[in-house]
Amino acid sequence: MEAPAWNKAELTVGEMARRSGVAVSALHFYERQGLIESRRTSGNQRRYKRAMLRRVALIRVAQRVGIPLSEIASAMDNLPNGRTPTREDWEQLSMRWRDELDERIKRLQQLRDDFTDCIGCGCLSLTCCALANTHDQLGEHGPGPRVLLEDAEPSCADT
Amino acid sequence: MEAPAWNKAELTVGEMARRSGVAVSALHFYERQGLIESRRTSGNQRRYKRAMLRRVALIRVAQRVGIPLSEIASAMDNLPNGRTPTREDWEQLSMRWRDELDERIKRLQQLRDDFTDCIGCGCLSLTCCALANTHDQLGEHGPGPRVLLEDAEPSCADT
DNA sequence: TCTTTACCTCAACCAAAATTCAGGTTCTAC
DNA sequence: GTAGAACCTGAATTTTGGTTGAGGTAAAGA
Repeated sequence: MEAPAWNKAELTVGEMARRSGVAVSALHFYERQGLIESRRTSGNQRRYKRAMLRRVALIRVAQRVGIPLSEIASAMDNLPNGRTPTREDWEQLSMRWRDELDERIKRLQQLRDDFTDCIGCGCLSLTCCALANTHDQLGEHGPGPRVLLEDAEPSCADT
Repeated sequence: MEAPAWNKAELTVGEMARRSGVAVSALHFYERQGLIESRRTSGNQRRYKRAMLRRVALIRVAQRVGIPLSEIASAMDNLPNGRTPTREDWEQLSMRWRDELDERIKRLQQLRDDFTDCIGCGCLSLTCCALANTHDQLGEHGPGPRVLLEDAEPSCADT
């Protein structure tokens, strides 16, 4: 009888997909992007070391934090001591990403506070409403507003 | 002498762009998506009511919260009392979006807590690590992991 | 009037993160 | 030994939120 999946030394791409919750096509994609690696069997099929499973987990976590794949890749590339990520390496990455996450949370909280302030006023004035006036150029996707208001409005009520 | 920009009844697209901080091309785009409207002059140029300025502001704010344009559009379409958004309408939307924002913040905070817990352990086990096991299927972009772990790993240390 | 700036449309393109599809190979099981 | 599942590659397609460019019209100022 064959060893149970959790005990195999190597995993097929399908097993990786099932166990990581990531589609096979995504695993192919990650490999093309250099995020994970595999050896090939004589029949050209992928075989993954179990460690790759953890790596995929880390990738998904980083993505949830909002790190783009390219950054994840370069973070992984910059792992010290030649390519075999130790537990300390994971910790380093985790701490860095947690800090980024903290930043994101802070920005969103600021935004929410502005919302709360604004709801009573409802003005959304481009010149006096904190909500409309982006303190932070987060630029989550695409180049955001340029904020180049030249002529000011006379008052909040005018808007 | 012409009236100052802040006092005009209607704005050209360029004025809208300058005052809202959004590129002209983006305004065109929003209009194609049905997010804003304009009348046309005899020469086929856009003229916006001042209210559109506030609307653009609301769009940008909603985007910062993470609401996709399509949802913003449908929220605007569903405004009650026939298409002229009152201050109450804005408040309604603001409150809804603030709630969504709250949700997002909570999810991120949960994630950060998991990070903090995990950094000491560093395991990222797919079965026992809170970090790797996505509580929330946030699906921020693209269809996320399916989370369909069939065969369990025996222990955390095994991963 | 003439020049410059602003505006128009339509089409093509960009980036990220994948998915889907076509056409073919390899394993596994009965 | 053959069916069917799983795998392979490469190219095309998807979605979101726009930008860029070409080719042409409109309006404003000296």
